[in-house]
Amino acid sequence: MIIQARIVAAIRKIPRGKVATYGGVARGAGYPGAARQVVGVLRRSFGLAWHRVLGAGGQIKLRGDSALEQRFRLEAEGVIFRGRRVDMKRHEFKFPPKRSAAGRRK
DNA sequence: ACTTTGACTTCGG
DNA sequence: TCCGAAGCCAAAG
Repeated sequence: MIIQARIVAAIRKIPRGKVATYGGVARGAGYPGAARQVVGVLRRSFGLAWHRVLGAGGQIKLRGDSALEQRFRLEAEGVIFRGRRVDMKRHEFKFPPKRSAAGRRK
């Protein structure tokens, strides 16, 4: 499985109204520390829930209008912002454990 | 094959 | 709370 596919798959698992961090997505995809690859995938791909991916601490790492749009979209999904950050305690999405006894195909 | 590029993360001051 | 440095990994040029 190539990294991009896993990252895309991980992002697709984020439910509406929830968010994840770049690092979180990377870990969820099975590549801890590959946060930058998550960025790469988000930039080069369309059709992904890019607005549900934030930086560490629930901070939006985008600049300009994109940041505003991201915030707008998240609020539209019910995500609550506290200042410039998202309330991670309520909206951070926990990715399913990578390989546990239950629920794996591979 | 090598260098650059990213919407990052974490730690220390 | 803010800033800088180091660590991180793969894709694109």
